[in-house]
Amino acid sequence: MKSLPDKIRIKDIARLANVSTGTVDRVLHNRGEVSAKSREKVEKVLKEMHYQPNVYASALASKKKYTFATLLPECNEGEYWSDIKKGVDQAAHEFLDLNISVEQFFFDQYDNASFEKVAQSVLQLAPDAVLLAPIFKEQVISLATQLEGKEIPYVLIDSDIEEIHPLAYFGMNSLQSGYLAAKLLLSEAHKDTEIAIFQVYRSGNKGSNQTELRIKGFKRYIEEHLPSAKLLSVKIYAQNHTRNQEIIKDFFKQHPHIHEAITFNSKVYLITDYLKKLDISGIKFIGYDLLQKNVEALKSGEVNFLLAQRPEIQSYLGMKALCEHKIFKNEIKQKNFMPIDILTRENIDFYLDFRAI
Amino acid sequence: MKSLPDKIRIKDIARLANVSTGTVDRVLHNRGEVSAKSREKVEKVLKEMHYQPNVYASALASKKKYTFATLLPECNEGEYWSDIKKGVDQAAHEFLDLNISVEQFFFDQYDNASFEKVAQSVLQLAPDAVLLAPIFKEQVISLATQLEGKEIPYVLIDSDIEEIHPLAYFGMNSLQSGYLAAKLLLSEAHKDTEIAIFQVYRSGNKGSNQTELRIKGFKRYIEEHLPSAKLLSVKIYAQNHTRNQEIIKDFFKQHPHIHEAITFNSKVYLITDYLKKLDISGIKFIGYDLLQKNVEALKSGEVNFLLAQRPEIQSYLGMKALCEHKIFKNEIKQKNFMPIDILTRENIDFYLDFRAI
DNA sequence: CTGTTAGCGCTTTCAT
DNA sequence: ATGAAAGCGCTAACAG
Repeated sequence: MKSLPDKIRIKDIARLANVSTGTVDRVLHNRGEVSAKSREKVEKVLKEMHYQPNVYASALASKKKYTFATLLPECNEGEYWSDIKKGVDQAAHEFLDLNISVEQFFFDQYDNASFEKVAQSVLQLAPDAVLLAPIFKEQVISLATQLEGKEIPYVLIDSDIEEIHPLAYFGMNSLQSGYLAAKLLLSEAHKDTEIAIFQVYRSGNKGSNQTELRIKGFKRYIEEHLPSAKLLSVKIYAQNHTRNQEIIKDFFKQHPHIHEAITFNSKVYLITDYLKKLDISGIKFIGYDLLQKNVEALKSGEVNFLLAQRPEIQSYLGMKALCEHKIFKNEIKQKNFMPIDILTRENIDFYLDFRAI
Repeated sequence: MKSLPDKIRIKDIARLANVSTGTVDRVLHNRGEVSAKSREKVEKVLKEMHYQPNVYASALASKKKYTFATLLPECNEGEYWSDIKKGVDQAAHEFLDLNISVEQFFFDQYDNASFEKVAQSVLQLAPDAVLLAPIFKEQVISLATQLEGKEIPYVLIDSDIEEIHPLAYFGMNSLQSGYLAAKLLLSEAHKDTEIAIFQVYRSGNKGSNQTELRIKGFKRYIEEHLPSAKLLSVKIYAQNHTRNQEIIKDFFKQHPHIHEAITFNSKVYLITDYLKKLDISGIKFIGYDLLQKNVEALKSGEVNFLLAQRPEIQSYLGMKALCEHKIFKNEIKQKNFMPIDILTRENIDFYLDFRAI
């Protein structure tokens, strides 16, 4: 049971400090010249009264206009990046009344030239803040350097790059997610078990940093807990279906004792589709990300676990961080790791139904 | 790349509909008398222009004062209900500028008379909305009936009651969480395995509805997948420690083949503490809820999985729903099931570090 | 360096 | 039934 103190206003502070509201506003925002004496008086009263600005009034009165830019892969509905876009859209919607307009730029995730081109447009726009997915390391470093030169803050989502200085990073800890994947897949495995690793390639996409880290984490678990287990890599090229089917068929003919399998990018559904066609079953399988097709595979039991996070939260929080930084001048935490969510056919529906933002 | 349409205001609507802003406001809020003709014109323009009110201006101008009440178990830091309270506090903080004051009432979760007493105080306060945890079914039904009589909306959190008509429910689907617990515990178990179920009782607390549902879900999985498995219940009374240790020791002497165990309330740490003292290990163990002591047991490997949700989100969303309903007159979804989060020693830290609200 | 003042978009009261 | 106008708390331009 608590009673709220009547909220105190700038006007109250001004009266108590024997100054005008204008002066209070100036010390609140470090704007304009204020005499040391006035500043002191005001700051004292501010602290004593625990002044908290009315965010609604503040937002309403502020005349500043901001432009935020986002730089993300283009994609179709149901794919990973479309969820990321949803978070951006949601943030953009909430930002409207804060006089923030959001310009979304898209590039082809399999073509670094397209990224470079779009990066140019972003620089030309000279936005007040930028959100980007650092798919192409080299090109991102170049863009980041230029943004830093212009003192435009930017946040990274989905994967991280060490060499640059973003305002913040929002994404998963890939290494640990690989480690967890191994634990879930192998905690009850036979010590000499044979594990299949399916790697799905696509031209133009030379295995992301994220995937590498997941594999590293996966192998670390195996070194620690199952040093005599055997890892068998199977490489698949997304384009050639009949060929792939052959590869997989041969693989299982040669290795009939495989009971565990994993895919480190988000294409696990591709593999389980082949397995279904080839009538291969009884394999414990783990994959990543909640693509619609992956979810179907999870629900039908072809995949046992999906490791994921809510992509839309990553981007939403990234946008919010930019907003907090630029508009409300709040401190932003630099490394923001998403929880690693474990999904099974038993909890996936609640996960998907839940509106997290 | 999209450009935002300049936001249209009530003033614009008024001009386009040839009425005054007052009239527009009247139709927007179904307040006061408006001629059918005016109403029509305004509604037409409203729709055409996709009018979205400026929430900041609206909040600022509104003079209405609201009081929300919460009715929750009292508890100490680190316990389950302290997280619930955190969500309430967070919401209360955000509501300040909306002229909503939150009065928190607490009762003793092991004493239904204390609930009745506090319920009286709530009714006397006659708040505009209520959030409550329905621990004592009978007493809650009585309170709910009176609230419904006064047309005071209320939301239920944590567990649900069928007989009453809350504005909304926020909590876990207990049945499914029991089913999932069984799956995680037993998916690779031997078909004749013996499973220990530890039930921790406390005087005054006669096994909650929630616990019953979890057990029901757990048993359903076993019927479906392991019909010949044996379930062995062990009853423990929280108060008598030396006695309990004896009980557990005897139990494992009589049943040396137990490899899986579960606790359905949040006291799994109690049991693993006994096991540690008795030097019993190698048991796969699942529990519920992120009490600090449970987290410790998870991290040390004594517990393999914890099933949980973020309690503070439940209460935060519950409060938000009341707010959306009373202030913004939005539709509220009635059943809101939380995701069932699966925690292991590998993902718990990211889960705990993540600021979800 | 400081005080005054005109709004921001919306709600609400008061005349008409 | 409707319009005009005051004012919510804050920002920012302006005058001094």
